[in-house]
Order: sequence, then C-alpha cells, then structure tokens
Amino acid sequence: MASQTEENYLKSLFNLANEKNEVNISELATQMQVSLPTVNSMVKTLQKNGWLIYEKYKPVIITPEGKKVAALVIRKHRLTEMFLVNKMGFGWEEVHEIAEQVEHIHAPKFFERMDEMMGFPTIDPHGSPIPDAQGRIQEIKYLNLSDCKAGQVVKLAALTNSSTEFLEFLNGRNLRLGTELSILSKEAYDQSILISYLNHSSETLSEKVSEKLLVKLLD
Amino acid sequence: MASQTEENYLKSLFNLANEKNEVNISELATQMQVSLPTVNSMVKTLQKNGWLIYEKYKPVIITPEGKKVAALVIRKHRLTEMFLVNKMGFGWEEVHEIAEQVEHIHAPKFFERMDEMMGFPTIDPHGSPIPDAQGRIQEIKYLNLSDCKAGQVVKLAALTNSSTEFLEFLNGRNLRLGTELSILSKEAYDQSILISYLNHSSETLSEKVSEKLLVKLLD
DNA sequence: ATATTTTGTTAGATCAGTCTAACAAAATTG
DNA sequence: CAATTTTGTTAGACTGATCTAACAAAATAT
Ligand SMILES: [Mn+2]
Ligand SMILES: [Mn+2]
Ligand SMILES: [Mn+2]
Ligand SMILES: [Mn+2]
Repeated sequence: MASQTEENYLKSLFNLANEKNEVNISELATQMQVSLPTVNSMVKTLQKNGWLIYEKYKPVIITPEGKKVAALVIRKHRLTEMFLVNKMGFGWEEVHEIAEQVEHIHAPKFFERMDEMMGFPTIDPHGSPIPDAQGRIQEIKYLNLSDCKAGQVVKLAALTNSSTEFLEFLNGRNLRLGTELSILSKEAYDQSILISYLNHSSETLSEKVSEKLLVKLLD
Repeated sequence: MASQTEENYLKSLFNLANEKNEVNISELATQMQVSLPTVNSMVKTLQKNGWLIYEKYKPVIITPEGKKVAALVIRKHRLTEMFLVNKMGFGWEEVHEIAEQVEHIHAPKFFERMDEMMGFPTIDPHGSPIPDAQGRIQEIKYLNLSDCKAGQVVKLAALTNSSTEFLEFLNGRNLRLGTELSILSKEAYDQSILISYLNHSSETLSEKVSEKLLVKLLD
C-alpha cells in the first residue's frame, strides 16, 4: 500500500505527465518542493512498486498501475472537497488544504458514504472531474475565457487554478461556477476582457484572471 | 506540533495514567504494540517536548501539557465517531478504525463544524465523554451492570470496551445506549445476570459482558 | 564545436521510528 | 535473603524520507 508520501508523489506525477506519460525529475522536484536527489531516490522506490518506469537520465514514465493509484487518491480528494462544501457548509476556498490530508485516509466506506450522500457527483467544487471508483476519469474540454470573443455568452464551468487567493478574488466579484457571463469587449493591448453578469453590468478581468477561467459556450 | 506517532503515544499515556499520572514503560509498550526499547526512545522524545517527565527506572509522568494534547486528540476522535454515526449513518461498531485516522487531521474548522452540525454533543457513540475545546474532560461515574442487584431497573449509558466484536454482540441482542434493563436475577455461581428489556423477556448476560456495561440507576 | 547552463546522479549524512541482542536494575517468590 | 522473573536500558542496526556537496551527462547558447 502506498505511503502518504508516495501517494503525494503519484498525484504530482499524474498531473505533470504528458501524452506519453513522461515526467522530468526536476519538474517533479519543483512540484513536490523537495531536492533533486530526494526525487531521484523516491522514483527508484516508486519503480520497485511498479508505479513508474525509471531509466537513468530519462524522464520517468508513470505506469497504468501508478495512474490508477493516483486517480483513486484524487477521487478521495475531490469527493472530500465536494462533501465539505455541499454537506458541511465550507466555502470553495477553504477545502483544498483539508482535502490534502483527508485524501490519505484508508477507509473505502467513508468515501463511498460521502459519494452516496451527495448523489454521486461527477465534478468537484472547482469544476474538476471526480474519477470513478475504478480510477477512470472523464475529461471534459472547456473553452478558456481568454480565448472567447466579444458578443459571446458563456457559463463559468471550471478553473485551471484553485489557489485560495484566486478563489477569494472570485468570491469578491460574486463569480462562481454556473454564473453566466456576457463578453462585452476585449482590449487588444493587454487582452483584458469586459464582461457583464448578474447585477455586475461591466467588470474588467485581466488576462491573468481570464486564462484561469474555463467556460461553456451558451448558444 | 505532535506527529501522528506522538499523538498516538500521548493518547495511550492519557488512558493508562493512574491518579499520580504515572505510566510504566512496559504497559505503554503493550498498549502501543511496540518493543520496550522503542518506548524507551520515544519517551525521551516526548520529554523533550514537555509532554512527560522521565527518570531512569521510574514510571513516566504525563504533564498537564501532555494531557491537554492527548485530550484534544481524543476530542477529535470522539467528535468524528459521533459525526460518522449521527450524520453519515455508520453503525457504532464501524467508526473506531476510521476515527483512529481522522483524529490526526490538523484542521480546527473541520472539527468545529462537525461539533456545530451535531449541536455540541458531550458523549460519543459508545457513551464516552467528549473533551471540550480546551481539553477539559467531564468524567461521569456510572455503575457497572455487574455490580447491580436483582430488582433494580437501569439504563444502559456507556461501555468500558468498544471492540467491534463486543459491539456486534450487543447489536445481535438489540442492546444500545439508552436501553432500559430490568435485572431479574443474578446467578451466584458465575455472576451471570438475567435481564429483561424491550421485547426480550429474559436474556442472560455473562459477567464478561455485564462488567463492560455501564449503567445509570433509574429510581 | 566549444562553453555554459540545466538537469540528473552518487555519496554520505541526518532524523524519526522501529527492531534484536545483551545486559542491568527492580520486584517477586520461595 | 538469595534466586528468579519482570521491567527497563544500552548498543547497534534498519527503513523511509529528507538534505548538501561533488560531480557527470544532456541540452542550450555563443
Ligand atoms: Mn483541491
Ligand atoms: Mn496530500
Ligand atoms: Mn474509538
Ligand atoms: Mn490514531
């Protein structure tokens, strides 16, 4: 069984992997906030468990087994976040840190019960998909708000970043998942975007913000 | 901050301590299921943190600081058990193992929210008191069913043992906290006790069982 | 194509938490 | 009280997860 540390490495590997399932040692070190030699030694451990393939000087390759372990931890993380928001009244900006700990609890029934109580949700409070109990993840492709054009009407569907600071920024503007936005115009100089929604008749979002917002086009 | 391991040692120390707050190294080793040298080395660590006093060949003495840390972990454990039973539909026999893990989560709001949602309960699903947020524990003294006499009417209030097997034994007989029992007779030979309750008109409980049941006398 | 930078490896150390083997002190028993 | 048993200590080793220092390979830039 994966240790807490191993589970955290596997999650990072899962998130960093490219189409070929490759991850560079140094990316992983940056992501995990540990030194290169620490990662070097950890990938050898993960290889012994069959969760990745390691060859000297090559990017590591996460195996299907490794991906499954990672997806099941991510499942526990996202179910927890959803439970905290929907059943315990937390704000979407408060739940990540708690879920980071709860995801390591070994108690299948605990998470099954959460899932049941929520009616088997498929996305978490930040719009990310919740992997199923087999570790399968259904990827939905959304548009980046930053790629939308003036005149379009879209619905906020997910975020590419869920840091507390960003979530608090969105709270401050009453922006939440499901909010419908009308794109009034886009500034050519800095790509900032002018939108209207709810009782906000004209709000400007910088590119730094709009590129982190994923939307669904409303026809 | 106490590590998970340290928290588990402190809980055991808290539970094993006598009136003078003393615990023998070997009791602790038995309780924690580790070797004597492991405990010997751990108590030196706990002393460095101010959680106990250690002198060679003497029982260790848990300090008020140590007791507080322990009580707050026990608080998280018991709040979790109560939440699992009252808010998530688990049976009282299923919750201990999960709580054993959840008690180590560092997220005050998570437990405050549980507490709030349940209306600030003072006992856990097994009748044990829940320490308050300052680590103060209100001890209620109950009678042992094994000390009761024929003719008395009592209410099941708590358990001195909460193993899954014992809880399943009680489930099998519809015995739960709050059940009112009439003591019909007591067998002098083996101290077994004959009781009636609910639709059970005569059920025999061995001393092994009755000594684990704590009751309140009904006048 | 060489120099420089970036990326990755090895060696060796540290800390937490555990163990066994050997021994010593304290408690119990006859 | 002496012998035996129980309890506690020390020494030394191991594993998991981390680090720094030194170095080597690969990638990039001049
Ligand atoms: Mn998260
Ligand atoms: Mn985590
Ligand atoms: Mn318990
Ligand atoms: Mn525990």
